[in-house]
Amino acid sequence: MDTRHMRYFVALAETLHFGHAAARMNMSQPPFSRQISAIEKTLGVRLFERNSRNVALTPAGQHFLADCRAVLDQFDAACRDVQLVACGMKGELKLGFMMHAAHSVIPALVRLYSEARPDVRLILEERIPTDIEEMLAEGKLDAAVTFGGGPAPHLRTLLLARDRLCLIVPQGHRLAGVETIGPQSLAGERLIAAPATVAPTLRTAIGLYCASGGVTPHYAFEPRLQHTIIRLVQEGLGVALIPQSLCDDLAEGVVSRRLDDAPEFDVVLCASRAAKNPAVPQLFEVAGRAGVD
Amino acid sequence: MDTRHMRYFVALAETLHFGHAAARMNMSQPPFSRQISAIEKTLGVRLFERNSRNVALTPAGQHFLADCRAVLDQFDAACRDVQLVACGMKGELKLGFMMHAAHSVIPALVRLYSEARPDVRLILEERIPTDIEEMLAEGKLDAAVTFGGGPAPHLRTLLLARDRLCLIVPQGHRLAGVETIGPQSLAGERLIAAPATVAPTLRTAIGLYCASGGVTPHYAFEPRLQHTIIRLVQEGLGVALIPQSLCDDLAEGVVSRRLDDAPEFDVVLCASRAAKNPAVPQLFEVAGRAGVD
DNA sequence: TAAAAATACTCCATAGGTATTTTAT
DNA sequence: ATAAAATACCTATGGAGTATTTTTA
Repeated sequence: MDTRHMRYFVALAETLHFGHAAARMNMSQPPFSRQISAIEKTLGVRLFERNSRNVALTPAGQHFLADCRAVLDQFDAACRDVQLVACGMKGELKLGFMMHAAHSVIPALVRLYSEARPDVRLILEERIPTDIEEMLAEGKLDAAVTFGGGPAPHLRTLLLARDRLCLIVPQGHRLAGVETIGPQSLAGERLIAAPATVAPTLRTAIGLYCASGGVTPHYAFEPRLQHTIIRLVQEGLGVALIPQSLCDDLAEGVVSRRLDDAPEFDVVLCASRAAKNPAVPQLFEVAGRAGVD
Repeated sequence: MDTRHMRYFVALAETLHFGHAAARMNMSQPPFSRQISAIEKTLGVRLFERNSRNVALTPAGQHFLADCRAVLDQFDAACRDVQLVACGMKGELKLGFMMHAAHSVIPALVRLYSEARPDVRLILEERIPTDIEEMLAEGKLDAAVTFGGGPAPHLRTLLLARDRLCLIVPQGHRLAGVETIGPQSLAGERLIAAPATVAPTLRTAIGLYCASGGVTPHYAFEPRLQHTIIRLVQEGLGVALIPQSLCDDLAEGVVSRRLDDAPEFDVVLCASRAAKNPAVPQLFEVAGRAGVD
């Protein structure tokens, strides 16, 4: 018993005429008749009441017809879908992103890609940059939006946006009113920043910026999440250097200030070059078409 | 592409080893390898990443595996179910019954049969006896519970119960208190009965009963439904002879009385001998095992 | 009698077997 | 060096074709 047999059965059930059904199957009547008999024999069930003048479905045949149609539809869909998956038109794509990308490039990227590939289920995973790197390497993510800049030979990357650091201080802080803020301005300040194990790119940028003014940074707190950093600044526990894109709608009591020669960094889309998910190249294509903004 | 190929694919996807998968399919490795290649070639999709040391599913293969399992399950279920339908263990059974059977034998019969054949969907059709006869002949009903007694060479019948006619009168009617009621007692009464076109068995029995007392019946109203008849008696519009089984819980204002030599009739399960629904014989079997009550 | 399903037989495409080679660790 | 997948070649099952017979309205 096979799908071909089911197709023969459905053809006969729909035409109720051996000759016509055989023609529909592009074959002659005798082998077609034999196949129908063979089906009935292997199933052990009479599917048609027939003589040389009439062909009719038995109740069992009626039931089987509905089942066969469902099976054949599902079978054909499976064969079609696997091709769509293979060319990235269907399937799943696990996209990681660091939290601050949610405020900048992720919304537009997700919208664009979902419109271009509506049958690919986008699974979004918000993680800290170091975890993203690890998950990409392990294949637990197909692609990710994170900081660029580091040497990444095993990664394919695409620049999505450039961002810069920006200072946030509590309302009423001595720096809240100062015109020009440079690295020297940070001398003596209690800094709040994510640890190097979480966001090495930011941390390095902050360190280099301080060093460029001859300042040795004093880290008062080192929370993992940028939201937490902002919250601590709000409480007056220190100042912080955070991505510009997070400064747009700050909470009450927090003030953002531009920095002179603010460190800049790339936000990139990246994926392991070893990644085999065929949806990945298309994500790069869509992201590339959209252009850097 | 066929279900056999899908089984090969699933075997390899589950073992990730050509030799073991081939063994599971009761064949040797070389033709098995060739089949896998053939599948990939016809689909135009690489399903496995492999070398002489490792076998792994591609993302397309992952997706295809889930689809194949679903297809194969449905395929196997279809082949199994058609056999169950053919032996009456599954499917549908359209059972007609005249209204008054709902008060006597139908509940027990339906319960017994549903317990014996839980996978057969019982479709109950309540109809007047003449319609039941017609629908049985046309094959619109597989079986029915109706009056027996008539000559029915094309029907297979099984006696389910015997019933008798019984008089109902409005409260306060002159016959409400009379001890012995015979056919003569009906002289001059306005009778209410279903027309012969609806329930010939009952109608004939009523006519014969009156005639046995030399009474010519006067039919005041001829509604189609027994419920309507009872309602009209309740309104004082006449008296009626109805099946005993309908007299158990009469509405307020209606009184039932036994009849001397009350006409009796059979309630039978019947089905066309030409009926091909394999569930029918089993219905008779269940009904027979339950016995006549 | 005629239309259509079943049977008889022939042929070939393809699934499967055995022996062997290639490949990667 | 070895385990395992790929390749080469052979065999045979069974699906399809043509010619014919049987059946029934």
